[in-house]
Amino acid sequence: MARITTEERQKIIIDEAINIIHEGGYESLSIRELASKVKISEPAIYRHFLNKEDIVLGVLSRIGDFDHLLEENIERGNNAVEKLKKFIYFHFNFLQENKEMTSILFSEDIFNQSDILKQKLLRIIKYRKSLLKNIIELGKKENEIKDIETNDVVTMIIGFIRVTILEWRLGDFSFNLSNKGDQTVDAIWKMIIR
Amino acid sequence: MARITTEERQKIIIDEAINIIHEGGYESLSIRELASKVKISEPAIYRHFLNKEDIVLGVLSRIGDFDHLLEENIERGNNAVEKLKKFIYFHFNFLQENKEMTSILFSEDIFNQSDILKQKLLRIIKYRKSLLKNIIELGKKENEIKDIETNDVVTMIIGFIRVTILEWRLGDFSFNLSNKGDQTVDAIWKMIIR
DNA sequence: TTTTAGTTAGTGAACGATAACAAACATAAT
DNA sequence: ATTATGTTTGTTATCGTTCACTAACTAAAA
Repeated sequence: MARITTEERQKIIIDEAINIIHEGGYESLSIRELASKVKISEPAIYRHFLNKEDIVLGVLSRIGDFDHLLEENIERGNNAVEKLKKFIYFHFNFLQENKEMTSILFSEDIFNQSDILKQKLLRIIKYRKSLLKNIIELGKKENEIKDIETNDVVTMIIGFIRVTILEWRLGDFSFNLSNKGDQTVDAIWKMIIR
Repeated sequence: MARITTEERQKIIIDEAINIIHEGGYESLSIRELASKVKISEPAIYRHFLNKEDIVLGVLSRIGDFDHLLEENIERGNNAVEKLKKFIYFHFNFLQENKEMTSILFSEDIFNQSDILKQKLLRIIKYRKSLLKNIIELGKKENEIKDIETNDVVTMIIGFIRVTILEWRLGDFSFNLSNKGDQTVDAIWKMIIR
């Protein structure tokens, strides 16, 4: 019967939910398959989560964990250039080692599901933008970054990262994303440096 | 009974499929709801399409129509700057008038469905990239664009447009996208101009 | 002994798809 | 002009499967 604590089980369930979404997209996430992968019965899932939405909320909270690590990482940079480098490298290195998170980190398929999920997603996006915004404004104070609207720079960088990762995913992760870090930083820097 | 030709019916069905995806995401597209919206019976749908995948293929072919119009539009530009402007304006103006196409034009949720759909989507992305690539290389020949890898400039511009449209959609289309054209062109231009 | 993490069995609703049949239409022979 | 024949576009009824979720019970741990 393999009884373990709710906390442990919840973690396993969410890990497996992320894997399922990674492999077949959000619409392939069913309680049946989830239970089968976790090797417990369907009703046992409901011992640990209220309903499916509750599980998806758990999945989305992993993005919060990512953002937290990202923020810690950025703080170790001493100036805007270093911080921006860390912002980009952290994305690429993390996803190279956690490919299954690509489908989660940039999944807007989920936001159609319910208002609660949509609000959670909006907050996540807003937060990630604010991290970048601070870096760009610091760079402007340091007189390193060109006079372009901060919001536009933020949009550009987030877009660049998104498309790079999307293409990586569509191409079945065939190139090494970590190695793209230098090239990406270089290209972005050329575009915004004063 | 309202009998009409297959061609007309197919168009109506795909229009309605796009609306359903627009309103509830891809996973809300069911043959039942589709039939109900089109006001024919479920089996009648199968008189005009082989199966659900066939319908989605029809939906995706609308992207091809968009890209065709886009290309015609670009050709009317006399130099790289004009062509790039037209590329961006066309996206924004078209989507302002056809909001339901946002969910289609940038829908990667669909690519998980089947290999055929994934291949179709990859070809679409590749084609749209090649359009931009030509513009950027022209701009380099005209000595207007900075020495940044063409691929990186393409990635940046596509990313910028994507994120702008994504935020527009997440914010329930509350701002006027057409009006963002000038600002976007200006920002992108500052980033890549020599 | 009480609480907690599991089970088996089953609910109603929705899914994509099909069989069987009917009415509308097109065409060609009478 | 009318009728016969085949095709196309529709219908109703229903298929098997899967969906999220629950009631009732059981075994393990505290």
